[in-house]
Amino acid sequence: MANPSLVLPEIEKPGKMTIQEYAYVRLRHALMVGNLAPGVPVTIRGLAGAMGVSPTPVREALRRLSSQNALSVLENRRIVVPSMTAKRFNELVSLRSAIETHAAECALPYISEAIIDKLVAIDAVMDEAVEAQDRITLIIQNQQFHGHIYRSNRDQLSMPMIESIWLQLGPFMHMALRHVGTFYGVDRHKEIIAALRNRNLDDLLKAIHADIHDGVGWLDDDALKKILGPGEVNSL
Amino acid sequence: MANPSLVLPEIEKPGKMTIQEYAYVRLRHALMVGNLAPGVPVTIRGLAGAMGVSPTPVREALRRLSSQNALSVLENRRIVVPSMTAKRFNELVSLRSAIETHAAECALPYISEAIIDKLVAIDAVMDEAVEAQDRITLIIQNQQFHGHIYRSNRDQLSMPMIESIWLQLGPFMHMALRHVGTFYGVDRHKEIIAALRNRNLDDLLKAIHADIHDGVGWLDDDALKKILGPGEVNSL
DNA sequence: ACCATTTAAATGTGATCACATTTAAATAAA
DNA sequence: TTTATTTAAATGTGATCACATTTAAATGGT
Repeated sequence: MANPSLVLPEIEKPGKMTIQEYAYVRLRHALMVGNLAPGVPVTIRGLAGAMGVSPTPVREALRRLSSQNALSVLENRRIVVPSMTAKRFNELVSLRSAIETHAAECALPYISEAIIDKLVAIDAVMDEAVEAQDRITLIIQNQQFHGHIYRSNRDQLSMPMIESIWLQLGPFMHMALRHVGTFYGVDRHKEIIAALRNRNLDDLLKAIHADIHDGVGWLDDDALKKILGPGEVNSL
Repeated sequence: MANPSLVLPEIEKPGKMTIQEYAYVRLRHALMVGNLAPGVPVTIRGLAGAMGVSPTPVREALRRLSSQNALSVLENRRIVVPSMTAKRFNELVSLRSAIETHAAECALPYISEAIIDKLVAIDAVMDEAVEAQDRITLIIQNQQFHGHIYRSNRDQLSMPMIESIWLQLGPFMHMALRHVGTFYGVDRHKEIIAALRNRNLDDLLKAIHADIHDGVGWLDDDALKKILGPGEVNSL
């Protein structure tokens, strides 16, 4: 086998789904949950072999992911998982905050009680995941939580960009999984829900901003510095 | 020929460039300058024929564009240029403003005199283009102007998202080309340059916001309503 | 042992073909 | 003329192959 170390989490493939789409969602999921470390090379034949499909659909999936900046294409035309730096990490968090606060503002008028109930349910699942130290569930459900807010505006155009950022942050979680200390000192999601209940825009934006920036707190500052090197980690 | 109406602006292809990349940039350019109208179907074989290449690289180019939301994939798996609505248009402009102001803020510390000089030069080219009613040059140079600001921060991550928005706005320009009244009542670019000179963040953000929103003024309000139908055009 | 050169393997790219599904056209029935 | 039904064309999808380039391994000389 070309790249024996390359194992992707299994995913069920609905019969209707094209192989190209399957390759995309499977690789996407692997990136999202931090299954592929920054810097790892991703070859067409390697993936095709790992998933038991031909190279053609894999190539299309790779084009999609690299167009979303989830993968980067080198000058050699080789494809790798982008590597993380402190600078890039901070830019990512800052950009995420800018777009998600905008998305939240556009979504607020569409927030219903049903949506809030759903958010409460998701938050409960997350609390259980914290207890069980189930980090993958935590990542997925956190994205569900945020996405459920923004998508309540059905004409939302920012969601694809937000997902692009999550995808770029994903591989870094791989490292986070090993350096995590405490989870969520303060639960910002509770604050977000409260702001939504009160239809208070200012509080909502502040809570989301805080959630995203402390949410760096998947790992504490020490861990961040340990991983990314000293300096400028919290220089926003 | 499958789709005789499909003609793309010619583009020179550097020998080093892959065919897939060539198909991408050529189709991208066509979308950017409004050469493809909203709703137009885009077939693989049609494009391959129009560009004299095989279907394979075209498919990859289409995946890239659809991943950037420049094209939309229907349930039939057919691909079309997304259609525009007043709601979508407003969301697009609003999102563009949110991201570009953020990008400008991140770029401000990196603005040098050389960059400002370049912006002045681009602006001069645009003035000529206004005089000559050369709308395509105007579109391209306007993007150059904005892009040159944001890219001065070399670690910029928002540029791909901004380009995605430009790409989504592009096809609408096709219609704009026929309904345009006056160009640029007030030249916001001059204000942007002034703010950059003074390193004044507030003025910069206000000028960019204004530029993007009046810049709707590629067409005046009447034209916008005529094209998109009545109501909610300026409901931001 | 170390480094340059050569050889082999791996990789991205693009064209072609076969197949299933969908869309459009043509034909037949009312 | 209009509406079903049938037939043909068009389209997306995925596998395979050949080719050029790049990367890794092997070889040979110092």
